[in-house]
Amino acid sequence: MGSRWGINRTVGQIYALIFVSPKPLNADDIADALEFSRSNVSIGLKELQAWRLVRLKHLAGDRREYFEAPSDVWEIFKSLAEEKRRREVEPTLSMLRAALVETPGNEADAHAQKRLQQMHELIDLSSTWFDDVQRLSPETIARLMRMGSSVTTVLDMTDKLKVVTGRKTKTQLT
Amino acid sequence: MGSRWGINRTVGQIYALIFVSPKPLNADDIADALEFSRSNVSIGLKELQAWRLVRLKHLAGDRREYFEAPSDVWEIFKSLAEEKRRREVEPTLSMLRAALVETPGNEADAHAQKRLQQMHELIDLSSTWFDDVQRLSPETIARLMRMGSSVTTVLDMTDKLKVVTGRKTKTQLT
DNA sequence: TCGTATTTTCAAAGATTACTGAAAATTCGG
DNA sequence: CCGAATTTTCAGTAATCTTTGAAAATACGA
Repeated sequence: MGSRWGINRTVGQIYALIFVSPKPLNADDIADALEFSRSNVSIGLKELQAWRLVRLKHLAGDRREYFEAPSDVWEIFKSLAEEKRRREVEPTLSMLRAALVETPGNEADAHAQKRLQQMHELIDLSSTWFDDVQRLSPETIARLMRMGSSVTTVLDMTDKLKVVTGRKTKTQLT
Repeated sequence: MGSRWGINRTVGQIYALIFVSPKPLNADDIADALEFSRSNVSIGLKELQAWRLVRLKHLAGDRREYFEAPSDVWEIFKSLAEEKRRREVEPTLSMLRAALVETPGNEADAHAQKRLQQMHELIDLSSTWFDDVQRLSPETIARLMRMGSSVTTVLDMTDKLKVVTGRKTKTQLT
């Protein structure tokens, strides 16, 4: 299923198992359930920890390490997005910026730079936006999402209000 | 760079070349520039067409097929998102739904279903939202994005307005 | 319709990535 | 500090994914 979120099949399976499990699991439980080698599970768990998709939990009277997934699905989504941003989006933006400071040698280069510039703007804007939204409470996000495109109604409304009150809002920066 | 958007390295390189090129390119141009075999380019172009990331353009007096990328970066973003949804998100949702109609055989199954249910809700909500937003004009989207988290101010405002006017808005469904 | 220019297909080779078992390293109670 | 329990590492193998060249298919002007 989610093998396209940057984690591979095996890691995905391990995560899914932890995600649906009612209680924390240790590495042997997982190797046993999925019939993977112990070492494979070890690597997978390390990766999931790097993505902050599972939490380590020590159980009293047991030396083994148990893992569980955060119970809030929004949190999962955020972790994924945040890591993806750190690992892929930021490096991409850096590369684009590096390309943009070069002096174009010819017509074609100049055109290429313009295109890269547009791409940079789009990615930068989206990721900044996401960063902002991520800080909202899950309920607020859910509410905004359920509004869907009707947020525009609200936008129109602010436009009208601005005219009436003369108040400056961030919206006017547009 | 973008090898994590579901397209592989080669295809990405081909796309990048078309993207920055000031004029449409044919398959030989590309094979030549990137030093890929002609057949590799052919496969790559087919894939890019399936993703609707490049457009076929016939040039007068030349039988060969020329390709170009849409000039609007938003359009590119939309195509990617749309295809990704069709190929990955929808199948995932179907699988989740299939799992949700099963009758849980035991305690653990029941718990697993609850988790899958949460996951389904999240994915469904996000993709419906995206679908909605996608229909807005690029300018409106850009405007919303630049507002970032300050949309909440606007949300609060509607809350107050509702009280005053007694009008029912979609927001109240929350 | 023929012949040539162009594109597509496909089996095999090549490259990359994932998985395993064995051995090494770590951890922690006693 | 010792030793058993547990985790990690790693070299070799297996599986998967990419790329290629040659041949087949297609498109099109004459």
